[in-house]
Amino acid sequence: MTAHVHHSHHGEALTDAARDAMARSGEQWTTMREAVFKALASFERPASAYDIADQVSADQGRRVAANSVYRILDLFVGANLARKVESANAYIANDHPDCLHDCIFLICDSCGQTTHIDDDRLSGGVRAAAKAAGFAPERPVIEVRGKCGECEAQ
Amino acid sequence: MTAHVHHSHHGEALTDAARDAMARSGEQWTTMREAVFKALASFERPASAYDIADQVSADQGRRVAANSVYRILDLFVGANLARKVESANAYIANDHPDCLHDCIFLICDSCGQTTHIDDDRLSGGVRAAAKAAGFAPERPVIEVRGKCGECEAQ
DNA sequence: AGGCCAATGTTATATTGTCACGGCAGGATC
DNA sequence: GATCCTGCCGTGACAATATAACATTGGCCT
Repeated sequence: MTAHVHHSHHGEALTDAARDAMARSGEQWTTMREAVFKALASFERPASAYDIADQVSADQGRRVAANSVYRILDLFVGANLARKVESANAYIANDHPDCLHDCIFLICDSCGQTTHIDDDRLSGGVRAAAKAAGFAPERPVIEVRGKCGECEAQ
Repeated sequence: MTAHVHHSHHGEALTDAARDAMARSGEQWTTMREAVFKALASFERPASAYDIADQVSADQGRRVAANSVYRILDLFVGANLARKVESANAYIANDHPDCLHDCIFLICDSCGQTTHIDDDRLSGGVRAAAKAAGFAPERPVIEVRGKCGECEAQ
């Protein structure tokens, strides 16, 4: 970890931070967006758009289609409220939407639990290596598949 | 780049190296597998299983289904002949199947051109950071989306 | 009211990925 | 040679992920 101080939010505070971040991006905070965000945040692990659609559908007692969820997830990713976990084709809420990082995700292949670490020295190194190869980095994707501590212990 | 000497192969030599690597993995080298490998290697950029199926179908004048291609691609990935580019849902031939690396892929969002670099110091750092977080890393996924030199120049 | 615009709903379709089963060829065994 | 494995591949069905096109709603402005 860097010495950087993170502001990780949970529960209501996280929703508030998300609404603020959307406002800063000039996007509206609608009831649908709030529902999608809360559903996303309610998963402990990366959730697919369809998982979220099912959750929101259940919460609201009506059918919400996946493509509505995709639209909103795209906004969230753009506003740094959510990240896509590429190796899982799934999304995860960003619990500190206030600061911009190249996140490093640790995804357990046994239980799906996903945590993330922010190490700007490492991600900076990846960006620098790309630049050194004549490439203009825009979005590093750094994910590690493996076993979380709990699963490894067993 | 590390000081490590790579053996990158091309054309026939690459196919030979692939066959050898499969043999070392205890897997057979069939005409179908050769066809899939050659199709995969013929693409300059990551190819989906369906791209490859189409290519092989065209080459052989008969329909080859994608699921057959998936089976073979899985074997290739297991034998280090090919890699999956997670952020593109596509595969790319490994031009030095002889040595094991955590590859770093540079994928151009404009033209799709994909190159890779091997930097064991960087990938080792990612593995070390995961371990430090109590996680047992098995397969780091390090990819950088951005613009290649040519596209950036324009 | 009427018009406009963003958000969402609806339907359809494309793309990617998995599963189950059966046939077939080659080698081992009798 | 006949039989039995075993690995490879073909095939069809289906599940999961993702996008596109168009309709509808509801707020807001004039």
